Amino acid sequence: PTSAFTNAFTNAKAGMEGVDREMVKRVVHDMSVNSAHFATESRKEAAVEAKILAMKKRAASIRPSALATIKAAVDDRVARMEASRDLTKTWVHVDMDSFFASVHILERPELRDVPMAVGGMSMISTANYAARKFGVRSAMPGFIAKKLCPQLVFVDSDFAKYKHYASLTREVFKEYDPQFDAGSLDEAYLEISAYCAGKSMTPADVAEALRREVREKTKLTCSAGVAPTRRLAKVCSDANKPDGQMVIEPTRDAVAALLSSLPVRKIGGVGKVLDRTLAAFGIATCGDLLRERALVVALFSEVQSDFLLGVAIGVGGEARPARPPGWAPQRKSLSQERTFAPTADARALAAKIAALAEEVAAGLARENLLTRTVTLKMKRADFEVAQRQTSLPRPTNDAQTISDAALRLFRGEKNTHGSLRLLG
Amino acid sequence: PTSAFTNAFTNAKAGMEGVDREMVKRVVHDMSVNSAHFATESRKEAAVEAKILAMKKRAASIRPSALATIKAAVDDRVARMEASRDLTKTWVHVDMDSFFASVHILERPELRDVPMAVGGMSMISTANYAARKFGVRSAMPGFIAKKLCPQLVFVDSDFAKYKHYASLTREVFKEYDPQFDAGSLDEAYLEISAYCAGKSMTPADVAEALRREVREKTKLTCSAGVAPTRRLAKVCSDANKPDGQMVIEPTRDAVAALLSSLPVRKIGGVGKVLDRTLAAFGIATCGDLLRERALVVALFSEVQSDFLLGVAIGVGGEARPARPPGWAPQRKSLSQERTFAPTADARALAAKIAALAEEVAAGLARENLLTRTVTLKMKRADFEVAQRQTSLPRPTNDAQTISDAALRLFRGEKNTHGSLRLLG
DNA sequence: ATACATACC
DNA sequence: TACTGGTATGTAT
DNA sequence: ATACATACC
DNA sequence: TACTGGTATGTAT
Repeated sequence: PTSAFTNAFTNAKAGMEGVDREMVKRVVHDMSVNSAHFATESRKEAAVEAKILAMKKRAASIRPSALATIKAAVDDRVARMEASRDLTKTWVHVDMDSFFASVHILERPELRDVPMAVGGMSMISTANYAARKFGVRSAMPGFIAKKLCPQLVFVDSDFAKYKHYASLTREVFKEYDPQFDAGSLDEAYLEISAYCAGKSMTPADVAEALRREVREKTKLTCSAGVAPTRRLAKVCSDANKPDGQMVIEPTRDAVAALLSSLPVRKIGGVGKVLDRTLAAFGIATCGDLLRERALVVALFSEVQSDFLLGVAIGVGGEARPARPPGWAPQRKSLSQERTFAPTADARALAAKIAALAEEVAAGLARENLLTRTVTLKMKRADFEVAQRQTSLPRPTNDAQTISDAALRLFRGEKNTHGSLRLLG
Repeated sequence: PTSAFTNAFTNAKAGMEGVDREMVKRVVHDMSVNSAHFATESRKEAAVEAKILAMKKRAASIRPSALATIKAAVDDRVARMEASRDLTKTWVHVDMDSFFASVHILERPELRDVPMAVGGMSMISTANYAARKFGVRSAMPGFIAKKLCPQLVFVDSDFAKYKHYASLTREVFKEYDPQFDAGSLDEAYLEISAYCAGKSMTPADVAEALRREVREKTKLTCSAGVAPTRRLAKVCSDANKPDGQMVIEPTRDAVAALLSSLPVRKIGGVGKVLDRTLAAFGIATCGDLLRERALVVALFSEVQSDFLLGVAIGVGGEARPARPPGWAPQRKSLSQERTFAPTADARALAAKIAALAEEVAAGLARENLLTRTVTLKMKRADFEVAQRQTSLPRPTNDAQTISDAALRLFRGEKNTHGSLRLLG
């Protein structure tokens, strides 16, 4: 179970080409192996392995005849999906290159060529390309990054700045697709078929123009992927990073050719666990996924197998999500959490809960929202996470009410929790 | 809220053509109006009306622009459903004519021409056509039926007999489709496209032949519906009852023509409540449903609107449910319930629970099954139903274990239940 | 998982 | 006098 | 509804 | 010394 964990930071990634992956793996392992965090991760991995083992058992018990029946049904479904495949939309996924780091470099150009990371000793959110040469990358704890690269410079994150530059990029995106969809600060999906037709330009040229304009307006580079679906566009934007782009022609064959050897892990939504689960059944690429489609449908839930089938044939995410005009993104939750030095002092913990409740209440008030459910998240010193949730009799944004509810949940737990390192 | 209830037994139904519906309505109402049952039904109807009112409010708050967006998405979906529409399957729904009653008539021909019903003073399951002339019909309490038709003869049901005749019909069905699907004792779905091709016969001729053969082998008549989907076949089998059949040609236009004026209530799965709900939005026919498709998608859950959209365009239920060879129907629950003279005697009720648990355990043993959840159903003297459910630590078919679990649930309720009239 | 409603025969 | 019994499925929490 | 895991940036 | 914080979504019960 430990190999997956120590492998976490050695996966191929833009800017990591010359890295001595074995060395990185060893450093990460040595810096982690005696920590509580490592122990918890190992336990979680054991749980995943157990789940996979159960699936293997189930797979072994499926009669070949049953699998054949499923295969026929799946093939039918695939045929129908293919028949209604829509290749007329042109999606672009734009992804800023090491966004947070690049923003800081813009104002402090001397940071370009020294290894630099945004974040601190606990956690890094982005690293510049100079740092990546040492194996430093996002979501790596800073103290490990520092071990890999002693001269690494840390820069504090500055979200106000990132938002400013994000808004500049969005000004550009708007020209190409007024309804563009910004997932986060540093990326967006645009549907440019109308734009291409209006300007008589190829999608590749539009992507070039868009990236040029982003660079002019922000002095930042970005990468782009062009494809008939969002999912594939996202895969493509990652393919030629940084400052590059990739286009898949909108034909069934071009899509199939790309997918045949594409690692499933490259697909948005396929994370560490799903990747490992599929790997246990010999499925590493989307081509494997297509070949093993009957097994996939037999083993996974309908939601998952629908998703995986769509991945396998490159269908899904063609249509722009239907939204009434004037629609604004509807937030579904709002939270605050904080990590601190582990403590079992109930008074201190209660004070933290009250403070977090204040922040949440302020957030709700700011957005003119009310909540009916309050969730308390606790992470123990050993990284064990527990959540407790309760429904309020009526919607509120009152800090006192929220705090009281959370404290009630907290007291209900008193017995079990040793010391806590996080509350949310 | 009372009109729907008193209308329950006056809907158009085979054999009810000459009936004085106003008279029937009055009798049913007069016989019911002072009962606890009527009170509960009225309360339930009020709840439905409230739900409808809430939906109306929601409907009123939908902006026309939002509705237009939904409509565009729905039209897209409908187009895709139409594009992948499968008209190559030929489904037959065979439905025995007043099955239980006809079986008794077979052995006692004198019952043919006197009004007769299977069941008793509490409840009737089927009536012969002589009885239907008086407004007597299935699911009507016997004492009301007797009021409508004082000379009505009651016959006790005899499931062994029904099963015997059902097996004879199934011998016939098997010839036309070895994989036929028997929903209940008196009906089945057959997919006869292969049979038609093999014999170079039209579907109508095959249906005639099948009905002739059923009549020869059982001396019972049945009706049949032929259509490209199960859903439509079922509608058709009801259209020319008794001893008749109806065929929809497998073309988009023929289906659309049938649907345009077909009451939604004729569709399997659309019951009293959904019918009334749709009626509240001016939707009475499948044609209405198609016209109001955007509203339907806006108001109903995804499961419901998927179903209703399929109903509206006549798509759904083309494919034979995919089952591995050797598949046997998997039962999902097994239950016993009994109605008795209302009592609050805890001892007597506990004894009934133990007895029911014995029956259930025997049933589980007979089918080699184990259960992990035990549900106790209680109906109070005022017809109020409550269910309590619990999970067992491990699967069992032991009567004592099941009984203990049910009694635990029963005791947990002791406070509230007045006297009970049913346990299950 | 639990509670209850809807639907069909 | 008197409104079932059995199973599956949907919805809400 | 409740509890928890997965995924993404 | 040191493995985040915020949101959405899926799964199981």
